[in-house]
Amino acid sequence: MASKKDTAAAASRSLRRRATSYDVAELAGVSQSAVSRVFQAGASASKAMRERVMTAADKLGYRPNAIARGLITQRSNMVAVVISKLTNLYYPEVLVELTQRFSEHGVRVLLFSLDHESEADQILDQLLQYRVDGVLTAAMLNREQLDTIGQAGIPVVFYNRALDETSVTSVRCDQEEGERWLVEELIKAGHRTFGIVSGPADSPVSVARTTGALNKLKEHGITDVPMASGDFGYRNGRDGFTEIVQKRGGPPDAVIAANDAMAIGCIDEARERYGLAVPDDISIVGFDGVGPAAFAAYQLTTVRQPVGRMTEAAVSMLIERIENPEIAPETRLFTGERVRGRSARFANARI
Amino acid sequence: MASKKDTAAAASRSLRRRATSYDVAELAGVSQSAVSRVFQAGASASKAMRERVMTAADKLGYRPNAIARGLITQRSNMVAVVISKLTNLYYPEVLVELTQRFSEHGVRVLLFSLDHESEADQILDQLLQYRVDGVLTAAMLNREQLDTIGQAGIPVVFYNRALDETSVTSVRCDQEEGERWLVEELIKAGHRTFGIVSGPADSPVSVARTTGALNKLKEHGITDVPMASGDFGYRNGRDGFTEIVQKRGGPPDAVIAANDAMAIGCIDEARERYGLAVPDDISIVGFDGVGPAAFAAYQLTTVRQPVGRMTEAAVSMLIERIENPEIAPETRLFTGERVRGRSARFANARI
DNA sequence: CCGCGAATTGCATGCGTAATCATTATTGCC
DNA sequence: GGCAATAATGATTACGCATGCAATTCGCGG
Repeated sequence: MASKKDTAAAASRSLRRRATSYDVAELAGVSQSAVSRVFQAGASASKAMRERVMTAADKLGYRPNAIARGLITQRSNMVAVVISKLTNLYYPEVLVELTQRFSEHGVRVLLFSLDHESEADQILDQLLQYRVDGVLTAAMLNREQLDTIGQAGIPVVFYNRALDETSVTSVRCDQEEGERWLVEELIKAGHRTFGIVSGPADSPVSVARTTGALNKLKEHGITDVPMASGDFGYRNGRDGFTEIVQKRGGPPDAVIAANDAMAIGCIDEARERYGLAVPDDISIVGFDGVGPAAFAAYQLTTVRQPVGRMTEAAVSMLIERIENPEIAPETRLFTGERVRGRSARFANARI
Repeated sequence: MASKKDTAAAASRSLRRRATSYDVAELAGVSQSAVSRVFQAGASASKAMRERVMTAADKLGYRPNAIARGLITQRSNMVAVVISKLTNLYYPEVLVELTQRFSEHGVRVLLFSLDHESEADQILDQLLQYRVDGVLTAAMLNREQLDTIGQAGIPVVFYNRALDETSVTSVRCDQEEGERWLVEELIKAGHRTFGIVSGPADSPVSVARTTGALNKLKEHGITDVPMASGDFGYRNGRDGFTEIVQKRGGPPDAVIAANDAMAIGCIDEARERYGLAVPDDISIVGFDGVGPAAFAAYQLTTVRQPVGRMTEAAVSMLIERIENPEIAPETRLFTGERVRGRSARFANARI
């Protein structure tokens, strides 16, 4: 019974109030300033002091309150990561990488996910209230929204988005270049008729990929390209493929999908519904280089985004600008890795 | 030139210091308390006051500082979400759902990801420093770590983990029940020899699934089951399949994989390396019901975790306990959805 | 027209820490 | 050994907000 009472008392005490630096100071018989300094990085404290304080702190289970610290230092050590649709298979990989890399720099990630553009303003309000030190967004923001953040003195890094080239710092994979390579190779291998399954019209990534492909096709005099558009999902790939076949009155030589998930959908639809062999009857290419692209049943020919290098760049660019807000905007452009899979007939010129 | 100067001045001002409630109060000619009350939910303020304050606030671009507010209210309105390996395809889905649901309750998500158990203590320290209101963990915590959080008065909800049944609140999918169903159906359909590709030994989820399967097999007198273990990844599925075949000196009637990603790996290995037809020559089952499980090339027979209901339960359970810490621990157990795909021969008794 | 209760507003204080400044202890050096 | 220079420590204040309490205004019935 005594023990029960004790634990109850302990519980209620700890629930009521957690140890502060004053509690530690009192127990250690030193000033609060001393405690504060012991728990800071580059502060001056004697070895003896350090020990006395740490013993007292351990006894009380004291941990500095990052909230209070943030209030006085004007640094929350948190960044906002804004993502739009995690529904497609690509962003989760990015998210983990980002979290871990930020963590190595002592920065925590406050996660915001929005699926409708309309939520953006609300999200923005939230992240400004939380006084994040920086924003990394893989969702589109308009000029006004960007200005709102800028006026608060918070640096922003765009991930695979860009408002206009020069005024904003961003890390991007060269979508158009990737598509041009895919198209070039397809044409080299003899493909003449094409179809495109694009992403949503309001996705800059999709637009870049689609225009990249269309431009290259035009260079080769191919202008009549039936298109379908989807939402980057597997199901959209299947539906999009059928839409294209119906528009053309038959399957084209090759289908260019705006991402891997839809490319896989196209392959399944081609095989299952139309009995086509991939790549013998039809070539299908994707984009991203996500995990499932490597499944034996698909082995997608695609362009893999260098997630590791891109996230590393994004994190370091943001942290640099948090530490020195004067740094000028910069765009870092990465070239995707060319994956020659087995979902398309390529001229296998291994020189 | 005048305009340039103005914008520069504005920029440096906003960079130097963001508007506080005092600034708004001064501009509106009212007290700081009034401003504070206008920006609170259930505070009393006249309509006239509300308008005066809001006009001034808009003019200054004022937003209440959530950090300072947290300091005084002892509520950060943030929860920590701890995830272990996002490498397998399941957790990303969970993460998005959680973020959105918390967001609906006005709660922000601070994301922590750890890939080695050893990082847990460090992560723990961080989230305690940030005074999160609650913790939702999909990673394993030991008793000591759990106590540390408990002593800080922070409620914890486990997601698909449990220390022991009664002392902790958790939401789980009944892994064993799912495996038993899979095994039962496989046996009904005439399968007699089995192999199991399990997850890592230190993963409670994997252990639950594996023991569930083994127990059911034992009920049917099947005890000699070759096993391989992997890390929940596609590649591990492929390697694991071969390992089993080599241990048995040939493929079994059925392989039970601890998750979908490895099941897909098994299928690919069976087809590509051993020329086996799935499910005619061999049945392969998975667990989770992730997106790729539905790809036409696999159409996995699996148990789908009810992510929507589970995340909803987890969020509401955590929020309840944040608002009332006295609520007793509770485990909510969900039954997986049985997906009869085409990767296994089942007795198609459609009654 | 007065008075009384309810609604509104202002004042003062505290949340837990870092940082400045002043003070004291310690070291190095001739 | 003494003195300057440096390190270590303590007292105090500010960060931006919410909140209890006192003061004020408002509405309204008598």
